[in-house]
Amino acid sequence: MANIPKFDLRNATLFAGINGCAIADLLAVAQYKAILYGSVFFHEEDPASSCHLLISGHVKLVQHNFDGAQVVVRFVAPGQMFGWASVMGGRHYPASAEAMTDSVALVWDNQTIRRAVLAHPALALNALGIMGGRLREAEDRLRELATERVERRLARALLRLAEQSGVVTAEGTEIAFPVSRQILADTTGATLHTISRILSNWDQRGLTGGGRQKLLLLRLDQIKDLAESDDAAS
Amino acid sequence: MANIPKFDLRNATLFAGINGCAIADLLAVAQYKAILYGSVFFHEEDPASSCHLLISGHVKLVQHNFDGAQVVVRFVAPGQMFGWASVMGGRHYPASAEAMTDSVALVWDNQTIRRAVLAHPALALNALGIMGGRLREAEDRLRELATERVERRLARALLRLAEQSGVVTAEGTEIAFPVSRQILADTTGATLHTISRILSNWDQRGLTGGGRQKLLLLRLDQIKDLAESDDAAS
DNA sequence: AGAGATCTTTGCGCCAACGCAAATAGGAGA
DNA sequence: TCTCCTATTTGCGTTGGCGCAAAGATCTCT
Repeated sequence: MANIPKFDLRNATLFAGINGCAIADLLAVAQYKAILYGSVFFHEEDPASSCHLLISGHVKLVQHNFDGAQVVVRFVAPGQMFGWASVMGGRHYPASAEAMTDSVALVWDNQTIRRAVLAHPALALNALGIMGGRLREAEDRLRELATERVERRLARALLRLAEQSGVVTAEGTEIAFPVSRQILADTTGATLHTISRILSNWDQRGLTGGGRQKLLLLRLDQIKDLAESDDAAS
Repeated sequence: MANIPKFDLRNATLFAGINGCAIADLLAVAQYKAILYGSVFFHEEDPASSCHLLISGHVKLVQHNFDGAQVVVRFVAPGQMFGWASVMGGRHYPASAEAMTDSVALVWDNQTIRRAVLAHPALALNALGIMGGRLREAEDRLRELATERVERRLARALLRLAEQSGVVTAEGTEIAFPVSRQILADTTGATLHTISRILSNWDQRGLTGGGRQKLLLLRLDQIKDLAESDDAAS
């Protein structure tokens, strides 16, 4: 695991508007945890004992169906918290947190984080704000899944990825971690095959590009059209 | 609007473990809002200005698609908060809150609730716990919508309804508010027709009963089977 | 009791997306 | 460079569930 650019913690949403001393207090009691590509911070159904803040790398939160199907609940970018919802009352993590690139996270245990919230109520407000955002996003995806068809769901998923983890290059916007068709299928609630079909079509139309495990968004404007209005032509 | 049984606020999850004085403080600054069946506490896209706690009645939170489709995000039972996620950071309500029976709620405005959280950090912990639960439920439903088919989703929806708002009678478990096929469709991400087909089948098999706008669950055990294992026979 | 409105059931055709299967392509390691 | 392994593409048959449509049911209001 080489030098990975580290996230400046003062920019984490959780710490917005919190005074430096309080942050320092929290950092002092945090544990660092570094894992390699493909390993996990925690498994679904592990007892939920800690709260994580991603410093570098990229993580996906996945739920597994009892008959094997996988669903990507969320992608985690540096600066974001994960695996904490359950710390506040749940007993198990609701999903597994798997690293899609080598990753480092700060980890606080249950008790510590509860004490910190009690000691710094502003932290609690921030946390509530973040949770609210998560909830809204989940509900939006619920609506999409219930009412929209695959092509549009995929367009939305790509736009979210671009916003959260897009790197603008000369060619277009590239997603900062390996993106397979399979994972896009797990994100949109579709099959590998359907996603592949749609993406090869988009590739031909020049909307997207990139090869194996690589996703390049060339025409964000047109992808936005697909995500919102009725598709013009196939 | 006749006499409706009022919920004892000390039993609200939000207030668990909070001392009586703090609760009294909060109640002192709360507004009561009563609305009739069919009207709304707030509309989707209204500026999110207040936080609600349902005292009596039943409310549904619905999101509307731009082409008319409706999705039920959540059913609210007495004692539960709603329309607050957005108060913590959002600008608009993410869904409309429509009364399914005459309903009464306590309402706090944005500033008040923020002050209360800052003054009583234990309240913040409770709130975080509740939000975490909501988030987990939303993520579970995401997984269901992505991987399960309508019949099973319906079974799960009915079980959730039974748990949250079921009234056990001599005949079976009855849902405490009017339940149309349409609203079940909006809850499961299916169409009215598909739901109707499934339910008439279940009615014939003796799993469910009840007529227009009325839902009676007769065989919870068998419904649970449908919700989990593979369906044995159609 | 009758009229109208709303909710529910049911039939039928259709299509988006799945599931299976087999071919192709790109990377990693020896 | 060759081999193995994993990712991707593409064809083809199948189907769950949608969409349209029309016929009952049940409730409400006059």
